[in-house]
Amino acid sequence: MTDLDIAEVAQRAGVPASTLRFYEEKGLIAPTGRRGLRRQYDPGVLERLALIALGRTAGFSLDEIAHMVAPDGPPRIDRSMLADKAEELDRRIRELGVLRDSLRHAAACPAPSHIECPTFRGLLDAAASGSVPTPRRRMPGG
Amino acid sequence: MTDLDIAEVAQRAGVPASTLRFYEEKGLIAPTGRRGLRRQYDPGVLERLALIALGRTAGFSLDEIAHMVAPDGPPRIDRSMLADKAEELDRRIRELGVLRDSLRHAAACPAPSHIECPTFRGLLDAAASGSVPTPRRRMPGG
DNA sequence: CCTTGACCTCAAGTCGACTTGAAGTAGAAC
DNA sequence: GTTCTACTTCAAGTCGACTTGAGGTCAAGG
Repeated sequence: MTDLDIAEVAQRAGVPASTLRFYEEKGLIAPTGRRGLRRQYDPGVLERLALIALGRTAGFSLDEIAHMVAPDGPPRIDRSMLADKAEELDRRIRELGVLRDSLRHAAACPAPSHIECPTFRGLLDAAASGSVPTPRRRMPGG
Repeated sequence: MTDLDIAEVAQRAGVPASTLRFYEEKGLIAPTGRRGLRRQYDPGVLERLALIALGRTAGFSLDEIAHMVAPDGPPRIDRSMLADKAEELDRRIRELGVLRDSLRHAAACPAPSHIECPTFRGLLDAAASGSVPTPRRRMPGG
């Protein structure tokens, strides 16, 4: 068997073993079996873990990911869900772009105090009016 | 006095009153005084709240913001800190851009399963290698 | 055979930013 | 003067994704 020890999976996937147990509890991954008490993993779990990591960085919650990546069988990922997430990312990217530019301006702005800088004030107004949303839940892009 | 009631501040700032009390406890804002038990606020608190909101969307923690926005006196914001945050945002924006494009491709990709799509596999490898970081702490951009 | 130490389980803790709930108070309308 | 109700305090709860700690097990090396 080329089955992997939990420590090896952890090391190769770049996550602590505790995370692997946690993911198992959540139904995201599963060992092929046990040797004594110890979990043995098929190397394919690494790909699954990569997929999970990818889902996380795209802003999916573990619960959402659990729906796409059942521990048995191949991942089934709804393409429209991907498209939706891409849209969401795109919106967030544009917001962040505005924010970045404004921060840059404020950093370089010669006004004695930021409060007196028109750009900064514009930002404040935008923030106050809610057009630049504050991150509530963990989203890719806050 | 044109002082404001907590309810009015809450409504105008678009946050619940509980948040205002919480911010006060954190040293982010302060009422000018009390009428009976009730907090009275200077209208300037709205600007301060806008600044706090802005800081949050830029990815600063409340503790960081507390350092910039002392409840007394004008905000003192380090320009290099702004520049650093802008840089950080910029990096995150680029990462998210790659991710968005890849998601779009995967959504449109004709490969029967995502696992067989080269672009998707490329993403997986990137996620696995850590070049597309998973949001650990709440960052603007995850 | 015995020790070692990596693994195991399960419950509880952490972190940040708030929210919620119970119990109390006081300004204002009647 | 009574009632109404928006406010008050303080402690505890929530959410997501894990981590940590105590106490137990067992395969492998000496």
